Amino acid sequence: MDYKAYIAERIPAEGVSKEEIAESIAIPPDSSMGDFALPCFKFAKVLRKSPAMIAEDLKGKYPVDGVVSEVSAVNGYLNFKIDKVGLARDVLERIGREGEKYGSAEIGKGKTICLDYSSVNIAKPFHIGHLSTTVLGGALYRIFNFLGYKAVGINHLGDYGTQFGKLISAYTRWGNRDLVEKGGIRALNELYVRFHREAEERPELEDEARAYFKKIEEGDKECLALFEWFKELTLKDVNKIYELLDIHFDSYAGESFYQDKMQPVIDELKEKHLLVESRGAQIVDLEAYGMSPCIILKSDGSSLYATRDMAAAIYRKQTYDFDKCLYVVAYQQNLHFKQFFKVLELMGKEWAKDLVHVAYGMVSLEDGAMSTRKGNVVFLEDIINKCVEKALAILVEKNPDLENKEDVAKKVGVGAVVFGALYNNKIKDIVFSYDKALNFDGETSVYVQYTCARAYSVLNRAEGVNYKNAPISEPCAQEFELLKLLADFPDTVRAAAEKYEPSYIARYAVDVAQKFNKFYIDCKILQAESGVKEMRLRLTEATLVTLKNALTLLGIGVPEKM
RNA sequence: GUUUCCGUAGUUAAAUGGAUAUAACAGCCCCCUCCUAAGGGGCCGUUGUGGGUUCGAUUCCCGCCGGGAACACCA
Repeated sequence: MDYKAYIAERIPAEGVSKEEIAESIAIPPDSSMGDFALPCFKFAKVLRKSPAMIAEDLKGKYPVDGVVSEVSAVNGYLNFKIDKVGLARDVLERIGREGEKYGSAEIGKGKTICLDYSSVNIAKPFHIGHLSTTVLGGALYRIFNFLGYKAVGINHLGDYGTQFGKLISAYTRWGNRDLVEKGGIRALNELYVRFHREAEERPELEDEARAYFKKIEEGDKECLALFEWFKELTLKDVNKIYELLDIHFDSYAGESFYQDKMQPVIDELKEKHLLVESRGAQIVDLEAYGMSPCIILKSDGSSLYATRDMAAAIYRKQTYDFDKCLYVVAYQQNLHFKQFFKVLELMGKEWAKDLVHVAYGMVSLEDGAMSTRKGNVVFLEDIINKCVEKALAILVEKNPDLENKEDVAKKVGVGAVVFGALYNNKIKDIVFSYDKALNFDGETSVYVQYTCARAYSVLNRAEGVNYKNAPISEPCAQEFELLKLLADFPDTVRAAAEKYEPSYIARYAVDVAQKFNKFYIDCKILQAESGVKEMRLRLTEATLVTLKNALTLLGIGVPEKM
């Protein structure tokens, strides 16, 4: 039930539209004031009355019924109290009916949304710098699907460029088959780091790398075979992480995929007289838009990533006919996206407005920035392992009889890593520290999972009690606070999608867990008198369903016991 | 230098322009004869600064201070 719309519909204000009223309706800071409130200040001018008088006037005219039980006017606010039993019935029946679909919607029906995320580089191990894009993208993918969209997950592989020449050069000089087979991607990474170290003293190595890259482009069999092998190794390594994080892709079309799709873009740019020569390079001048030029072709005639990204955008529009195409990429690349979005717009692609750069903050280490080239990175696999180990140690201590400790520890440990990356507004920079990552207290996924385990425990103990359709009675304060919050879940999911902010859902989950724990401590569930007990069990189950749905959207598992 | 993002408690953060700015962490103090103590309760604030718009500003606009990022052939 949409209470805001219901209330707005019944407010007899002349000269102000229902929509405007519905939009103005807010939730008071303290629930003792009311459950909803209409600030009357902005209507003062139109109605030529003081806000207090408007509120007082509307209070007298508002028809109190079984939905809104009380109306009051305080300091220019018109406050509404919702009938508690009605709301409780509404929420509990709806969650009981919808179950794991609670919070979903069909607003995206028939619409496709492309999401470009994770986009790993071949031959580089998965480190914390890749975590944000991966889990943000993964969460948005699930959220949009949940809202009825057809989400297309795209891993735009970084599988093209001179770094592969560098890698082949390093491998030929210092590596061998055995070393890489045993050491996997980390061995490759060490070769890459060594190349940059040695190239500082011997710049001629850079020329060698360029030569190797040229050979790849020309289709040299040996070089191509090496390159394909490196690609295979990388995907194998990265898929382990994706499996842990429950991340999926519908396409792995990366940079090399677009090699033969750039010429038409260049031709079109020429045809539309957008391409100009400058300092030997072919550019699109964006000075009129306050941006530096977008370079399309280098002075040696080769393409750049803007060219590839444009080819990719055009390909995606043709292939998927998206309603939106999101790029989950760090804010460092703000200018790049602004540039090539603008160029596509200048080319007359009306859908350029549907391209969205979902920018997020940077990750750094306590001792400074990360650098793959310098080898100063923290591997994601190491972090996950440490979190899972710690979770397991705690489980062994607290719950020694639990059978599937490894499974539970995995859910808890992985959840902590994912949640840490999703809890704050995505634009915030993150300084990674093991202390923080390994903190399982307070506003964390572990807290939410623990709350779920409590709920499970109560429900399991209630076996034999028939509570599913138990009658609803007047909820107490703690129950009512929890019920109101549960009712808010569908709106929260929608807001998360609209703002591309999975953190809304993460914070919501913590909020629900806090309210449930207050209820759990203050109100006995199983010891409550008959009648009250059944309703509390329904509320417990509804809370569990909602929390599970929230955590699932974020990609976090929910153990029954911990 | 230009553009852009950020600045809230000791720390990390929350807050569609709304009422008394919310949590968590760290610290100190309580609570397991009672549904999982990975929990609950209690103690701590000049929203960087100066203006402006507004009935009302953490939020919008301008200046300043401090920090991050980007700014021509890397992605």
